[in-house]
Amino acid sequence: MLDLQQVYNTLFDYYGPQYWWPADSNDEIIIGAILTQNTNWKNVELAINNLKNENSCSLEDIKKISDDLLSELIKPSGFYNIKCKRLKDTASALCDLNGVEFPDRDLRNFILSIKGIGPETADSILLYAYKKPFFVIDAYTKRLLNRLDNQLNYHTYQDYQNFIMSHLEKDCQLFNEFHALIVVNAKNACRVKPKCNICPLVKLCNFGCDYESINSKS
DNA sequence: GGCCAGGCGGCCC
DNA sequence: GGGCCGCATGGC
Repeated sequence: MLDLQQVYNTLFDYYGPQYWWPADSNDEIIIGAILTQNTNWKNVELAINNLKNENSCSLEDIKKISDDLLSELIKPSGFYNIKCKRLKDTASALCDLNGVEFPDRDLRNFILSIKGIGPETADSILLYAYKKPFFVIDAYTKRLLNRLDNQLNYHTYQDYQNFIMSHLEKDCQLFNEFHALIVVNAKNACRVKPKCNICPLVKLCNFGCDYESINSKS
């Protein structure tokens, strides 16, 4: 039986705290969450630096600047026309909230109702900017879970999220750190082409590649 | 020079 | 509900 708390403890002991999300403000987290959709984080950094150089890295700034300038500044992150619209729509919707408090579920549904904000982007915003305990499911998380337990047969985003959230304390700091550690480990070891010989989770994982045989070859 | 990245919505069936 | 497509740049 997969013990998620043990998985977390192992990752934390190995990599240490990750201090996520990498950003200077909550608005920058929200902007980064949209810009990183299907995009390498390095490219997002180039776009965010452009916004900062124009003093335009807040939601109020995003509302004010022209579509043409915004598209130009975020160009390095790719999909810049569609992301320009998504940033504008999101800035407008979230600024309108103006500090009004909702139950967490209602806030999530509101954010999800913004066109261009799907479940992963919404949960990234909720967890890292609004400090609400929703676990972020991304491609890395799905890959890790499927490898850790090859009996899992989950398909939808909600399948994965329900599984994780029903097996852990609903704690923002835990969700924050765990997701960050999953990403770091996915880039380091649990890649598309896995490097199980350097993975701290290898003894907890029933992925098809055999740890002993990999070790003996290296 | 090809492949891919921390998704999403619009289609189609 | 699932599968495919367009959206685009820069790093490797």
